[in-house]
Amino acid sequence: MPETPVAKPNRYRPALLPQRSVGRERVATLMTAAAQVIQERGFDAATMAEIAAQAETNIGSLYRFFPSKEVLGEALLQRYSELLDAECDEIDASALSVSIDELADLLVNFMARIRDETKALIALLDARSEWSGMRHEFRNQVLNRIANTLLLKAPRLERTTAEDVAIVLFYNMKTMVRMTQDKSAPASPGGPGELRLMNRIYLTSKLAGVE
Amino acid sequence: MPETPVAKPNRYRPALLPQRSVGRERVATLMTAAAQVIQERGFDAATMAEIAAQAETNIGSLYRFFPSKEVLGEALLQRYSELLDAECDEIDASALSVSIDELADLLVNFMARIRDETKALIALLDARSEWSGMRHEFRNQVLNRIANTLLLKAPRLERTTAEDVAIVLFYNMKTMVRMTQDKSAPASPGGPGELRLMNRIYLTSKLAGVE
Amino acid sequence: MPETPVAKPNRYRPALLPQRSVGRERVATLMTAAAQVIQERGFDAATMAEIAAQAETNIGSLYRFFPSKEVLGEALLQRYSELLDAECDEIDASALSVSIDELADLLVNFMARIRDETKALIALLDARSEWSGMRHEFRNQVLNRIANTLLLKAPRLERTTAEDVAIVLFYNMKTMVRMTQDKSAPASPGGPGELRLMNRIYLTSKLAGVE
Amino acid sequence: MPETPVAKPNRYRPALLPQRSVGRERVATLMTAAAQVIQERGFDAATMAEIAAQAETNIGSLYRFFPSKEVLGEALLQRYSELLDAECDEIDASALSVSIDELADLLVNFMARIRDETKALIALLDARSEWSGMRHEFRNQVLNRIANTLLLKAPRLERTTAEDVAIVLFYNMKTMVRMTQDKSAPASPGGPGELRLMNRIYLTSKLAGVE
DNA sequence: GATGAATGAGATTTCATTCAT
DNA sequence: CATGAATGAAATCTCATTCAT
Repeated sequence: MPETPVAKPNRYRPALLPQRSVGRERVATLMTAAAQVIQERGFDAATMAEIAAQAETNIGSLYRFFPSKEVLGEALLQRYSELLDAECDEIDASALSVSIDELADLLVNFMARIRDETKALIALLDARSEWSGMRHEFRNQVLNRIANTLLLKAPRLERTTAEDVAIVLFYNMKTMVRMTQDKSAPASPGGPGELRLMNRIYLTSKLAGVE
Repeated sequence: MPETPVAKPNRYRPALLPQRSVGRERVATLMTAAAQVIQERGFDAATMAEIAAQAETNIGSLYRFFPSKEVLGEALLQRYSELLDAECDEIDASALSVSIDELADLLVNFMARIRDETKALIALLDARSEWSGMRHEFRNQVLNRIANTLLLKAPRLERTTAEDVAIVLFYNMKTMVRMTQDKSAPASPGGPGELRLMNRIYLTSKLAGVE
Repeated sequence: MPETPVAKPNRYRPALLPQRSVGRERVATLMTAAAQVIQERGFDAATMAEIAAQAETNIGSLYRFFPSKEVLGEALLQRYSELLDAECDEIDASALSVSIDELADLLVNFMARIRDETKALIALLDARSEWSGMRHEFRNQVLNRIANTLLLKAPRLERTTAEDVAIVLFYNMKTMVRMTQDKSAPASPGGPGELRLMNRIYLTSKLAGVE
Repeated sequence: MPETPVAKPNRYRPALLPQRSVGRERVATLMTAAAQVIQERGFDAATMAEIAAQAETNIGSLYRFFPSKEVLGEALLQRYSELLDAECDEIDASALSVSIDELADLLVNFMARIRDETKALIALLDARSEWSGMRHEFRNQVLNRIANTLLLKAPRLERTTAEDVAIVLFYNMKTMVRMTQDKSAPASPGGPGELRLMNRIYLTSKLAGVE
């Protein structure tokens, strides 16, 4: 399929932040709709028209709030960023009081907990279009937070090691999402359980003794 | 990018087999070019025009041998299927004589060993376009072979367990490819090492004692 | 011309109904343009680009309202279907009060009366592309109406006979259109008159006495 | 569907008339194959490649004998012209000895008698591509012969009337072919019989009394 | 001379984006 | 400001014709 249509490049204009509550609702509706469509089709295949239709509005309105598809993608990523940040806060809060195995589970289910939209997030992260480095920022943010959580739990861990481990955990999170949410992905009933198991064993091997 | 290209799809026409040496060369060139472009852009974003250009020929020649993008994808998958099968044979041959850790490494480097084009394979497997059942076949074939290898090494393992483990290993393989070949993927110098480590620990935990 | 165009066909998308007056005008313009081009070139040879050009718009607008060439064809057929139905009503209304010869003339001029676009209709009916059953439906509808008209005029006619006669009359109608509207068709000044004559004689032979 | 591809215009070169019998056979095979394909698909939709395949040769050989599709079409028309001429000769031979009804039947079955390829002829005559006036020539030839036959049977008929009648008869012939050979054309069991009947009545009305 | 490959214009269709009402 | 229409580049795919072996 064609990489991407055409359309003139749009002048720079950030996502409109509506001041009135009607507007804020509208934006929320649009973003939810966008997440749903992107989830189903992937970012590139999702069309602005379908997103508007899903939000039961029209394309003109969509463009009023999000002056380009790219901006829409960034806005979504921004939202996920906040959600994930909150998640991280929660995990951090309990990091010391839970066992390593429990922490491992918390982490591997991390993304999967943001239900219904996680696949959209993955789709966003996997999108081919190279936007404004936002994806990198997002990833780095998550990686950083995971590394910090690890250091919280195991203060004697080296920072660089924590970062390496964080990367592996990050991929495990993505794998978990794919396994559980992508219908066409290879899966078996025992798959997620095994993944969780692997994740526990691995995390234990890294953290036990340096707590 | 638009999910669907355009233009009425081709009525059924089989892939034309080249009958002259120049044709065989062209087919080889085209497949290499396709792998390169798909590697860079992903299957959906790769355009037939760019593939032809990369092969330094024109689109007509591309379509002579591959009557549709789908057929081209399948041909590539077919090729990888054969390469992977050979890889599996080799692994199976040494499965009993190597340690579990070594086996784990063999497996996790499995795909990465098919040099230069593995990311194209991943891109193919991740493509959104839903062609025939070929992708599923391919995945099942690989999963099956991995499970068999595990059973070879650990005959007392339950078949269903072997299959669950195979899935996790399969995802680990894909992760390894992404980590090492995707420039935009999150990576750190220590990432692949950690992944390999996790894979070893996990496999050992599953196989030790049931060998 | 190639039987099949190219480009992946559209997933199901209904014909978009114009919601503004400017849209309705555009649709009307497009249909007229389509009829003109199809008239000149035939359905298969008519290109969407030329139709758009003829309507003095661009191809995107054409596709906004008619998501495929096939849908465009069906929309035209639908329109002719309605026009012909109205024609049939008129003929039926006068069937009893006119002579058989006059009825014969009414029938043979049937299509030709839908001025300016009849040849497009013929082209549509003759198109090689095999879309849905719409063409068959259309033909059956017309045949059925003609048969009914005959039975109205000659109630003692057998239904099956009426249907056979209707077919011959239908072909005569098409012949009349070709003769009078196709510049490249064989024609002579006296041709249409002779055709009308034959049609009268034939109809009289079938209806006289069973009225 | 696209009107017709592309391809550079070919320099003028008539159909190669092969001198050796091998060549003559080849040409015959090619023409038969062409007729079959054109019959099925119509002239424009018939591709040179499929014609070659049908003839179990390759496109290069096809072009050796017929330097363009147009030339191939003309060659076919030429062949039909000869066949029809022979048919006309036969009809003329018996014109005086048969009844008008019988003559009418001979004429209306005229084309249908050149079995298996008649539809190809019609397809040729209906082709959109405007070649070298050959189609006109062909039609005029047939029309002329029919008119002559009529004058043979009815010497007191006016020449212009004969020509007008010939046109109607010509269309009836085409209708007969369509009715009997086009699967998608409207037809009923009684259709051809009715057509034959109409043709008889009409011809009788024109010829009786001026024989 | 037979054969397969090369060429490339052009057809259909999609969809991001802009604009007018 | 909401809404639908307009725009047009680009993607997939076909096929007449020419060429090289």
